[in-house]
Parts: sequence; C-alpha cells; structure tokens
Amino acid sequence: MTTTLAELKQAAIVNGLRSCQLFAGMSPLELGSIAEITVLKAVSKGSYLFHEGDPSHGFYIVQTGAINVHRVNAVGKEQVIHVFRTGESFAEGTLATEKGYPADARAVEETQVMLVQKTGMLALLRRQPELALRMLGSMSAHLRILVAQLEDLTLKDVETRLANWLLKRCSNPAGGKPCKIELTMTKRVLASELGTVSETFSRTLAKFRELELIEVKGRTVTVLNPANLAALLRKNLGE
Amino acid sequence: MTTTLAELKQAAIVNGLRSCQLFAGMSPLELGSIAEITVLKAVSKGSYLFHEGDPSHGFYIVQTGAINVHRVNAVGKEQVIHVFRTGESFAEGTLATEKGYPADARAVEETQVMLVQKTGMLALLRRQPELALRMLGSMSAHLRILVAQLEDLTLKDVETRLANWLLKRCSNPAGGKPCKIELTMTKRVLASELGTVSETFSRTLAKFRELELIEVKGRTVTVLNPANLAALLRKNLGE
DNA sequence: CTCTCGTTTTGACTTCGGTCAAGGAAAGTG
DNA sequence: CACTTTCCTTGACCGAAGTCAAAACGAGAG
Repeated sequence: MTTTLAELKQAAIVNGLRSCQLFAGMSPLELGSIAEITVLKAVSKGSYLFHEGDPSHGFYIVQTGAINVHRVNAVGKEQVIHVFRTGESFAEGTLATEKGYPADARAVEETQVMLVQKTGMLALLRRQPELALRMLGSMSAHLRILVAQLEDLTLKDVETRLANWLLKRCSNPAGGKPCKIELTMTKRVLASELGTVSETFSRTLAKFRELELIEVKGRTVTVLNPANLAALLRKNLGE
Repeated sequence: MTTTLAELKQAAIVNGLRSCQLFAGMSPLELGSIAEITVLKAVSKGSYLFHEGDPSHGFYIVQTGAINVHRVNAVGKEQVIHVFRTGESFAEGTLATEKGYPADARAVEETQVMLVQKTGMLALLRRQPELALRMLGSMSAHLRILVAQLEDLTLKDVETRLANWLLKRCSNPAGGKPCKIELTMTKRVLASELGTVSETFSRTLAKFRELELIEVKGRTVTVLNPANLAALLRKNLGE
C-alpha cells in the first residue's frame, strides 16, 4: 500500500481538527469530510490573516502560534477582542452571513492555521445538523467571551484587570505557593489585550512589585503569593 | 369549521414569528412547527425576564416593548449590552450549551415576548439544517453588535457616542432639516445605555446646545441640523 | 394652589489613565 | 565589539469623566 503526499497532508489535518474543542469527539469519518474542505495556512509574525470587511472564505482554527483578533478605530488605536491560541477556532460567525469579517486578525508570532472553507462547510452543515449545533455552541462561547470582555473593560480598573489576568494563569490561584508566569508576547501587546497602554501596564506591575505581590525578571512574572493577590482582587471588586 | 381558542393563539404566534428577522421568509408550515413550541410571556415594566446564570428555557423574541440585556458587577453598577426591540431575538446562544444565561434581562417598559422553548427547538434544528443556518446568522449578528459596542465604549468618548446615537435616530442623518427625537425613557437610563452617568450625559447635551447643534425641551431633543452634527462626529472620529 | 418626590442640571473636586518625553535595558546586526 | 533598533521604565503633565452636593425643575397628589 502506498501513501501519497496528499494522504499524509489529510492525516495531518484530521489530527489538527481533532485537537480542536469544536470537533472534539467526532468520528474519524466525519473529521475526514471536514478535512477535505480544509487548507493549511502559515502566517508569519505580525502579518495579517484578514482585515475588517474582507469577504469571508471560511473560519479558522489555530494549530500553532497565536492570532490577535482586534478592532482599529479611525485614530489607529486598536482594541484587542481576543487572542486565540492552539485548538481555538474563530470567525465561525461569517459562515452564515454575506458580510465580511467584523474585525482584524494578525499573527502575534509565527502561526499555523487551518482554514475550513465556507462553501464546503455550508454544504456539510446542511447534511449534518449535529455539526450545526456544535457551531452554535462554539459561537455561544465566543459571545460569552465578548460579554466578559465588555464587563472587564467597563466595570473594572487596570489594577483589577491585571490582578485577575495574573490569577487566571496561576497553577493554584488560591494557594500560597509562588507561581512563575512566562509572558509569551511583548508587554505592549499584553497591555493592549488588557485594554491599556504599555506605560500604564508597566506602572501597575511596579505597584504590585512594591506591594511585594509579584517579582518581575525579564519576561517572567512570579506571583509570590496567589492568595494575597486574590485578596486584593476581592477587595477591588467588593467595594 | 370551528376555530378553537388554541388555534387563534397559534395564529397569533405565527404572525409574531413572521415579523421576526430570524424567521423572515419561512413557509407557513415551518412557522407553524415553531409556533407549536413557542409560548407567550408578558413582562411588566422593570421586572426581570431572567438573571445571569439562570438555566435556559430557550430564546426570546420581542413582540412589543423593549428588553434591556445587561450585566451587573459586584459593586452593583450595570453595563447595558443591548436593548432589544420589536422583532429582535436574543439568547439564541443558550440553545447549544448547558450554561445558563450570560447576562440579565429586564423590561424597559411593558413588554410581550415569545419564548421559543429549548428542547423543542433542538429537535427542530436536528431535522431542519436550514433553520440552524438561520440561527448561526442571527448569532453572528449579535457578535457584530457586541464587537461594535466594545469598540464604542473603549475607543470613543461620550461626546462622540452621543452624536452617533442622535444621528442614528434622525430621519435624514445627512440632511439639513431639523429633526425631533422623543426620548422614550428617563435620561438616567439613556445615559447608562450610552455607557455613562446622568450628569455627564446632561453636560454633553448642554455642550451640544451651546454649539447650537440641538435644542432640548423636556423629553424632546431637536437636532437643528443633522449635517452639522455629522460633521462633528466625523471630526471626532477623523483625528 | 402648594407640597413633595423624583429627575435634571450645574458646580467643585478628584482620580484614573493616556500622552509626551527621556533615559536605560536588551537584543539583533554588521 | 560597537551600533542601531526596539522594548521597557519612570517622571511630569493633562484631560475626560465619575462622585458628591446642592440647587432648579416638573409632575402628580392632596
């Protein structure tokens, strides 16, 4: 039995699809049918996958790397909507509408994505209602993320947002053990993800350092005592 | 041929469904099958349709009145996500997930809604993939609204938001004819919809009055020259 | 008409956080 | 290694908008 290059590629795609939340637990047969309409795409660091208003060719799944989905206003200031990482899918919403992509998408680092093509996917959805339900679920998750983001940005100050952000990536947010966190991107980008600018971000880190809540060394932040940080977060939210 | 009360009710529901964007252009037969799983609900002014976290019984369509979907933080401050009016549907996202509603929903005024029940709808979706695509489209629209809201609140100041809000309700936003706008709710609520407080709202109206862009008389705002207001909006966005 | 209660407006104050500017650290390049 | 470039940090400043307080206004009740 011979294995062609195309078959290998297909197998790789099936594997990629399997690691995506959206398709978890689907049969190899079903995955195969999706793989057929899926193409791989490499996006180099800093380059754009699509811009706001571009006509949609389908939706994306991140295989490796990270995609920053954001919006830019007339002044050029950008607001991060979400940074999608391995296994996450985005832009599903463009399947069922003629409108283009509602935001910009740029690779934070060297990234591999899978593009599940629109026309093929629409045909599949018509034949497999269960798949459509999965898509609905996934979009619902996106809505939740956005609602949370909205609340974050409007109802909390930067200090609170940073505390929350740090705690979310602690292995044990309630414990008293120090916890190292590696920053995967530049602090400017991180700041923007938190809805602020690098200067303010820097200052807030400094404040936490003075309070002996964290230690910073290059790209590594060590939360000295997650419980203390959690206490500060509660205090900020609590009154 | 006799017409029972139940049949009349069904007919009323079918009519309501037809006026909803989500179901526009569907056959009477299909509408009928949805009507079967739909119940009417009256919500008195100020009372809640659901709270954040409540288990979902389905999604809603506004028949008359208005529903304010919002989020409340620990301090009690609330952030409006969107005010849904006649013909609009919301909470579709809860169909495909076990999580409860992601926000609160309160009637701004006396309101009639239709509840399309979850279990029945799921069964329908499995049989009618086209319906599922419609739902995807509708959720995509919601995502767009949220993204726009996010951009509004983070990238624009109150003055710009108010100018935009006023222009949106001018009959002819580009023209030079004065245009009366009736405020349907109290200014405090309006301010909150614009993501600010009544004081700031008041001041901004005053500023516009000084610039002779508008006139205010009780609950009536008259945009003297929509084109001028549009110019101000463009200037704010433009640099 | 007058009193009362809720809403709106205005003023004074404060604060958060963004901008500008400059110095230092780090990292890539020849 | 020296040099450029990008990133990070810190200080000084400023503006938008929220809070508090008090006055003005308006609608309904008696």
